[in-house]
Amino acid sequence: MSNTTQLGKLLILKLESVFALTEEERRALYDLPIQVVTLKANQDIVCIGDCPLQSFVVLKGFASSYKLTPDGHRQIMALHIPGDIPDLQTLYLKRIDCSIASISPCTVGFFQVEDLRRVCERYPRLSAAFWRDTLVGASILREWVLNVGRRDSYTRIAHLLCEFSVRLEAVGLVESGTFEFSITQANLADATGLSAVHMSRALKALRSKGLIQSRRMSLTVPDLKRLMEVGEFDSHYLHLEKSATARVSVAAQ
Amino acid sequence: MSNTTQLGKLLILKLESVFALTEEERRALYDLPIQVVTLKANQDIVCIGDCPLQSFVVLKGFASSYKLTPDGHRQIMALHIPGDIPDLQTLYLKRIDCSIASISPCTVGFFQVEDLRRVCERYPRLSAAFWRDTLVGASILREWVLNVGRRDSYTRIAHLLCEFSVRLEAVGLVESGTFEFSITQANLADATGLSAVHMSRALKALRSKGLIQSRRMSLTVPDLKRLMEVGEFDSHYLHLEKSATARVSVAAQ
DNA sequence: GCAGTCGGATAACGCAGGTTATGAAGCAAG
DNA sequence: CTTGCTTCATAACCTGCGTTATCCGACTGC
Repeated sequence: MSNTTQLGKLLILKLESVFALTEEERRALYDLPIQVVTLKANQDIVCIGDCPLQSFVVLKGFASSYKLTPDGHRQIMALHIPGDIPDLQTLYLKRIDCSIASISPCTVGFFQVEDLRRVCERYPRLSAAFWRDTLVGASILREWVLNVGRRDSYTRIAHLLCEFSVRLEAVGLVESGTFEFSITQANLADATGLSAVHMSRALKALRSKGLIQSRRMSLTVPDLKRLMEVGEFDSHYLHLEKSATARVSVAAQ
Repeated sequence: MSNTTQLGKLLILKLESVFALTEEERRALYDLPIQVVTLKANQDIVCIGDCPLQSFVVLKGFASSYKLTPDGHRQIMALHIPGDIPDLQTLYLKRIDCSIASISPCTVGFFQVEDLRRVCERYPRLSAAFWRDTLVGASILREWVLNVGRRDSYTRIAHLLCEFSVRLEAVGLVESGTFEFSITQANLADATGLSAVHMSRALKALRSKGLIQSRRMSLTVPDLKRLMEVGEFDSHYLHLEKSATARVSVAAQ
């Protein structure tokens, strides 16, 4: 599989889960020239304040958007999985307002923002699809505010794991409850606004209740429904369509 | 001033702070039929799970997006000020993922989502402007996650007040450090993920250090720069343009 | 006028989760 | 095999903030 079609496949998989693309639109995405780069864990991809001319899509592994407080505390405000374009905002905002880093070994595909902008101008339905994507991103952020602001640590972590699991499932990266989970407890702590020590404590509690099983680089959720109850998780905010089957109508959306 | 031009004025003020609109584009916004409604404080405007055909713009007063946990705790994830369209997402997401309520007496203007969708299809630059707006909203949400996740109460509240002040200033609602502030401490607590009691304590501390002065329904920040230092506030994430003067270039954005 | 309601202040007490420290297991590089 | 680094686990201790409760003043409606 060529690099180009790798990009195309992921993006199209995601966009078509909402509505069907025409052959021409699909072509336009496939033809976006991209440059594939492999990264180790915990490497910055873009930094807060940058005004990049490139943007990127996650192809493999995980990335995070984060900010630091002056005293060095870190908060992760989004986890990015394969198929995500973490800095889509670059399309209309010059300056990046948070840093983005790999949090596991991962490969990303860079493309010129200008190229994507051209595609969006040419194909309004693609533009709409990407816009929809940023709206879903905002919805996820709202849920994160609730998660960090009002749920206790146990519930909070369960919720995060549910979200992660459901989003991975949507792009076909979960096999009978098990998925790659090469994310350190320190990163999970930064994603939930907790300390690493307490993350360790809480994960132990989740483990001992049989809600999760963690092996080396993978995590399995034996009973997602139960974890969802613990995590007060309701997937509506992810705005996933009922079926993964491509749908025809766009206007109805 | 007619209701229609009220809507137009606010929206155009906001959009033109980023780039100049053509006469035709301005017309299209002015001509959006709207229905003006006056609300008391703490009234729901849309509820989580709704699939509204209408959307609205805040004309006067303040609104909030919020969610509840099963045990009744409330988290506000966004404060909306005049000129904001809190549920712009309705344009591309069928189902609303959070409730939106007035948090002060306020007046809002309802319009048909279908009408706005048509305007966006017809005028791609307006579409881009609104898209940009949702991106800024997402950026504000990211900062909220940081605020709630990693800052202590004192800093956190100072940051919130800075954001509020700067955003109000951008739409001309601040007069020499003073602005309308008809928001209860309970609502502020819900916005910061704190308890109302602690909000009271922390506001007292801010008052006693001379960082804020609260009168009846208004708040004044005598030295915004100092409050910004306390709140670790850096306005970049608001993506306000340097000058309020309309700019010509859109492509460059 | 009075009653009822709401917002705010403050005090007393408790606990969830932060901090610091230490040790062990896994892994990479030499 | 050894050194060094990273991740994770766990214990001891501490504190920022939540909870509950009470009181007061302002406003609204009658």
